Amino acid sequence: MSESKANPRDNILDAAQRVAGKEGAGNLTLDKVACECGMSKGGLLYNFPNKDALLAGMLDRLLEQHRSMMDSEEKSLAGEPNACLKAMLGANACHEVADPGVYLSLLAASAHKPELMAPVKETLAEYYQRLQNESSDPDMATILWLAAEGLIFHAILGLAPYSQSEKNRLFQKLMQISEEAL
Amino acid sequence: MSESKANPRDNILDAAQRVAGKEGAGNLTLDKVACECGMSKGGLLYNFPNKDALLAGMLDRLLEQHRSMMDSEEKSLAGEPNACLKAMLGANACHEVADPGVYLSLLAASAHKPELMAPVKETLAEYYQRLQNESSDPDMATILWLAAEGLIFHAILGLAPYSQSEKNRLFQKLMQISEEAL
DNA sequence: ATGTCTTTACCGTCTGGCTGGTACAGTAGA
DNA sequence: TCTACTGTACCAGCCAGACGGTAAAGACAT
Repeated sequence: MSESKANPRDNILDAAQRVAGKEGAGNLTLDKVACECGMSKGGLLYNFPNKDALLAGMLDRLLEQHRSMMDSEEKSLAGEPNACLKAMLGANACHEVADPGVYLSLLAASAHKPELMAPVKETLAEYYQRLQNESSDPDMATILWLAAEGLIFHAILGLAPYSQSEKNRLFQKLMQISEEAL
Repeated sequence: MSESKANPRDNILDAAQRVAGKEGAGNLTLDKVACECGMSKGGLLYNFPNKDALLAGMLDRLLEQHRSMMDSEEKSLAGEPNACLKAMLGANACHEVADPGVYLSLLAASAHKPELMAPVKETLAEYYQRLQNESSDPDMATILWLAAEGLIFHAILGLAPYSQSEKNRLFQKLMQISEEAL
């Protein structure tokens, strides 16, 4: 009957993302999130015992989604040279297109309590290490990855001076270079 | 006699930057800033009539510093091909090294009230336009610029998985590519 | 030089609204 | 009846900003 009735945790996480987008990442409050997902504050706090847990949950889901995208991306690239880099670029691109705003949790968490970012930092360190070990030209691979990160950060801060389609073209270009130039 | 007695506005802006670094960009409060620069809240509000003005002041100074760095960088590169790109990369690198933390104002402003970022967006748009018009390979130039931006954003979010010296090497590498590859 | 008047730059307190978090009484389904 | 969850009422702390001082430094007239 109801397809939109995902589990309550995901409903809440989605709502939090929307609030962060509408009000600014630093103005995410429990009341607003509860209201946005049509739930009472009590209900919200039943699912996430406090604000830190909510933010951590957002980051956790982001990381998990990103990782699974990378894995599937990598599987379809099996064996190709620089598969790791290509999968990372692909995951960044897909993830951003599928749900612009997922990355807002980074801003929200970092604004509220930078310590919450530790798992993100670990994940990034792991990716970076793989990039160094599995790329034919590690420096160039790092640069291409950083450019993709730059695209993401411009997007979440609302600073991008290029259109959506130009952004997509730039992602394409990054992938293309990762085939040709190294 | 006293060199550290800059004008009060700059003292306050510096203090605000320090607070943003210590407490997290979203926890910048007027009380903390006043305390950090050894001034009362009343005194602070005399210099900046409200919080928005303080944040806007931080962004304004950031933009101004960045622009002046780009200008001087560009002057010393006069006539070289892709001078614009090189100046942008140089300014990003210098600025970040001179005062890691300048860019925290971006996070603070964006967390508090995204609208404050409008001037930043305009400036970025202008830079991007110049990059398109004055580069021999606009796409590649954009990618190198985005990589530099990625480095900055990793730094302000405390996510960089590479050391300071690796970061410097990456900046070097970016400049090198901007000479060679286009 | 003396007294008054203004301006500048700042101080410290107060307040009302918002926020995170708690307590608890309820309710629907198994 | 037990479990899983909802929703209301409430509180204590924090925050932005308003406001009423005040001390020091001129300005101006006498």
